[in-house]
Amino acid sequence: MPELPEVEVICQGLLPHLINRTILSVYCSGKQLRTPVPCKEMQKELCKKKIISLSRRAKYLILKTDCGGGLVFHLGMTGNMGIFKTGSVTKKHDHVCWELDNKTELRFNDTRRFGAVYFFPAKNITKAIKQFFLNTGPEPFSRACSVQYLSGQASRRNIAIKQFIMDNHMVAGIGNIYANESLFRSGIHPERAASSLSDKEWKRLLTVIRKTLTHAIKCGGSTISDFLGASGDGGYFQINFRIYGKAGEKCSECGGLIMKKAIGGRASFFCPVCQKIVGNHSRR
DNA sequence: CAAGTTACCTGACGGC
DNA sequence: TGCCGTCAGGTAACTT
Repeated sequence: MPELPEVEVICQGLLPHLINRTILSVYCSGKQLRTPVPCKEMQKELCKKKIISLSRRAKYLILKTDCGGGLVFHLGMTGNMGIFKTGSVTKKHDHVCWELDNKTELRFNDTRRFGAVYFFPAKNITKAIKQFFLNTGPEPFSRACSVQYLSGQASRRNIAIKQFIMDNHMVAGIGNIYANESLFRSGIHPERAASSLSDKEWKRLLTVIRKTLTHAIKCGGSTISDFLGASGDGGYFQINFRIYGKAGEKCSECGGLIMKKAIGGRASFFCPVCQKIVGNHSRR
């Protein structure tokens, strides 16, 4: 579910509720997420520890405590995190709870359990987290994520441009919604070979990706079915969708029919008039 | 090495 | 009413 904007919104929403709070206890449902939940380690290492930072990298959240130990979260497709009053009614699929020292608790809810919670011990945590993200591509807003970098990485890749920008090893944080929206807004067909984009097209695409993600963050993310920010309010970027989920509707630019097709196994939406396949030749 | 396939889960929805 | 197939915002381990 959550792509970069949704994770960023959750991060910003949780931040004031978590900073300088001490963890009193940790509860786990016992259900396995993508990986086993490190319940014992959290209970042993994080109780009575104070949370000193929360940040985002790609679609992950990173929490650090004053003992040096930390956690990394991934929300998978249906994951969400929020702050609730201690002892208040829990929801189905609340899998991990961290009780805090002000009668609140942080809860990790994930229906499909594609999410994950990773524990990082204090020893060498900086190195361990660096290692964890070793194969993660640059943040789309970073200087490292340049036209030169992207076109270089794509130079020998014949996969569809949509699959390429959704590959978090290439660039971090872009999922199915924002890949679809960014390509439509750039006028680039999602099935164009990644290697076939000119530097001019890469520049346009990168600019549009940054603009789209920024706009979505400002809107509080996209709420499709179950995404709610830390405040409990849904985001509203979905009212700005121009292509995602609009198969059979008219293109907002040309009035043509919006098409749907699976690309790399993921639902892809495009306007065949505004997003032409041209120059689809590999430069291998 | 690139690219395609499968697996991990639950729930909502449409067709019959 | 219910059963069944399909689909859903992600990722990584496999195979080809």
